[in-house]
Amino acid sequence: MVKQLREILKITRQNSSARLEDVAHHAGVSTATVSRVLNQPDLVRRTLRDRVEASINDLGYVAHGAARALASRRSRIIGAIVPTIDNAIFSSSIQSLQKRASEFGYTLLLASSDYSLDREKKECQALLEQNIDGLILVGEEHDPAVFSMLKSKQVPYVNIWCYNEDSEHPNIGFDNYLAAKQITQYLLDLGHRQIAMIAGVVTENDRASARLNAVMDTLNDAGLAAENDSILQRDYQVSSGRDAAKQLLKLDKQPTAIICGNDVLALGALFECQAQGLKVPSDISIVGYDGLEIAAQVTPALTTVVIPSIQMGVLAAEFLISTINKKPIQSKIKLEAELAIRETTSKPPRTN
Amino acid sequence: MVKQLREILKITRQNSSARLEDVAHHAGVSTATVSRVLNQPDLVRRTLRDRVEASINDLGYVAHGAARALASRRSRIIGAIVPTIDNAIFSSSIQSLQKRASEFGYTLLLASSDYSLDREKKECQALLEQNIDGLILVGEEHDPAVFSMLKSKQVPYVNIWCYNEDSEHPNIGFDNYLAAKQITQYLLDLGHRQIAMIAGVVTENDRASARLNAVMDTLNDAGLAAENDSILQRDYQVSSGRDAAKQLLKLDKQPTAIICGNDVLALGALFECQAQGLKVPSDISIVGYDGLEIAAQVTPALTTVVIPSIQMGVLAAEFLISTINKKPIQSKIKLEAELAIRETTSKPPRTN
DNA sequence: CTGTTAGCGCGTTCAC
DNA sequence: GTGAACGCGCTAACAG
Repeated sequence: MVKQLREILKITRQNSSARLEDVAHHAGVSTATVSRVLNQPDLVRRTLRDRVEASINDLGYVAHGAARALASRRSRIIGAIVPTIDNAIFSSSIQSLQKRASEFGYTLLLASSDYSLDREKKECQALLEQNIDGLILVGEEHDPAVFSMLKSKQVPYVNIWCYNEDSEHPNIGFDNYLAAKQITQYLLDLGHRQIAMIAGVVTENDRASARLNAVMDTLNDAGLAAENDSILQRDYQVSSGRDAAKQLLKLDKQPTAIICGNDVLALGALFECQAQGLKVPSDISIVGYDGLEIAAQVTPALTTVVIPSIQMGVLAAEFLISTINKKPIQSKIKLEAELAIRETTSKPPRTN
Repeated sequence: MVKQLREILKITRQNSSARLEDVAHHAGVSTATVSRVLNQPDLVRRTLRDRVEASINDLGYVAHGAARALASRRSRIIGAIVPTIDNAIFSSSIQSLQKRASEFGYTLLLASSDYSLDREKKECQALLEQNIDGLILVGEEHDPAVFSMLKSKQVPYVNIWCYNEDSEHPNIGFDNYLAAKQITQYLLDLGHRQIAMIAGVVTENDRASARLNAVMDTLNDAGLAAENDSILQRDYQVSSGRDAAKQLLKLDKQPTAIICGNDVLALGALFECQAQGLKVPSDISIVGYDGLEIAAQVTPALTTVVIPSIQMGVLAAEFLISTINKKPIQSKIKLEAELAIRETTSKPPRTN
């Protein structure tokens, strides 16, 4: 009624932009035809299609996603919740995820949990309210409510940054525990016996926990009781790494090697050692975890575990979009995290 | 008709989740009341409100954003297009932006342009199709089509990372040129005369251009003709900084100071100098730009320009949300970028 | 304060 | 191959 009035009176809809119907009028076809050229161009005769496309251009028509989502029950949006965006290793994953999704015509709705499962749950609900077609989660530990919401909304999801073939949830990632074990063993093999660790904060963080546990287990297996004051936990900041290293260097039994839960902490430890005039690796060895670009470039180059951050983003996007389109796809993908032996590790100093 | 059938036959909508109408039935009220409880709770009597809220909980109701957006003409989504997410300084801005937006009940649709204005335009269109309520852009140089689309859709936007009081567009940022000028002058004042630069890639990047121009202008004003082979451009990677520094150190007239367009390049330069056994700053001074956390922690600590990345994210979110809600708010905010004099700068070596 | 109802803009049967 | 018409789930007048 109102709509007719508007047209009869030729009240141009100056306030709002062109709709599908406007394009249809302009091209002298029905809205159905315009919709087809947009979504299933093959079903429309060439000449008509060209005419419609011209009108779309002329009017500067931009589809109305909400209306489209309402009618088609697909939003073309995928969501991702990461602990924090402000962390180089996640942002590299996010970047690749976003680019890959964009190639498929999907946009990325991004949220962060601040390493809190409760916030993660809330952000999940917020994303679900925006009718995301799929969701990417980091790690395998989540509030049960997250999974039940996802299930009742029938939204496909995938856990990245972890690999667990026994999980009931799709996951794309690597074995956090194994790689940490390997790098610890490497230090042991070099002859280190005084090994300290600066772990990431393990609270509600299964990746940090796995890394810490792996180190502890490996040390224990080697008959080295890990002492409390040589195992520290710090948040993800270079300054925290420095601070922790400072504390470790004051210990009576100074460590000959420091294992860090991530590269940022490792860089902090390295800088602190350098500031104190210690030679790395001849005085002390340092290893990180993540494989940031800078880790390979710092002097001396950091020995670390390189994780497939970019690949996880790409594969997660592909998994979700395939699943959304009901195309079968492998729901568990194991990627490799590789030990990169560089210049911050060597045999322990003789004096020990 | 179909809807009535479904209800008459008591076919439970098991495939889909609860709708507003289901909640209304469950609570024995009209859909309008439920909608009010959700959007303007004050308008509903206490007892009724409680009843409705209980039903919402019982049914696990989650609002349908697309439907809400269609009816209310508000999506509660704001968009942002950054050159790349995978860049610590942007991700810190994005993180603060996302958090602030989330506090207001808004979610963040994120896209990246890869430093291409053409891609930026395409991503802008994609975001507009998702009916974003506001958009954040980095820099002041954009395809005219971006602004015209924004205008025709009446979507508020703001340019961050730049400040220009004469711009016709809202902007929140700092003066890229000025700070670069200051840091160059600082080096000049220390006595440096052989000053090289490793700039960021300036193509379609007004921030990198401004920084480069500021350095060149300042050097020229000081009577130092900037030579071509001491001004390099490199992409945003530590390895590129190393590579460029390597090249500069081979020059006949070795620079006594290197100005870098950003901290990542500066760290690369620093690491290369260290690898070559040069003492920083006694042999050579290095300055960066951005103020990454690591710049303050590296040994020696990097002299740089600290830019208000977090603040820009927060203020941009606030600006957009105020504007969306038709609350007047200052559309140009000048923030300060501060010179942080640290340990990578000193007088040039005497031998020169 | 609460209910009724008419669209929001589009995709999608179903006839033609 | 194309058009008409319905309804996706919700908000926003407007009554009452």
